[in-house]
Amino acid sequence: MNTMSVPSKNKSLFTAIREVVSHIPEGKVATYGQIAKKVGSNDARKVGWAIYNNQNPKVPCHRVVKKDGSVAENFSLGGWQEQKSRLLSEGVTFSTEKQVDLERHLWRI
DNA sequence: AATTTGACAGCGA
DNA sequence: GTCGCTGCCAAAT
Repeated sequence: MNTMSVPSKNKSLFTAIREVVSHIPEGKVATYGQIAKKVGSNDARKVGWAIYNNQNPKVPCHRVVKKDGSVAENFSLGGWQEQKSRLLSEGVTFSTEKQVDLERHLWRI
């Protein structure tokens, strides 16, 4: 009966998104759309937006990529290169210079 | 209270 | 394959 699939409406999307993102295992990545659905919103923008307006160090935002696996070009902490560097450190492989290999590292919710 | 913003996603030309 | 607009919707100012 625990409708855990649906986050508590008590929490703001901030909290919901932060939780979901922080639940991404190392070496895995999730797409904005995926997280968006997880939090109950079909708006992928708010996913990045939430982190963008918070920059929580506890949130592995570098594990969040676009649906194509491409990293966010407007990544705040130094650019997509910074994100890529972190992902590589976790064992994530890249299909292209800016795209993560979703076939191998897409996180399954 | 109203307006602006926003690290996307989807479709069309 | 690239470029551009639209849609969604909550938070920040």
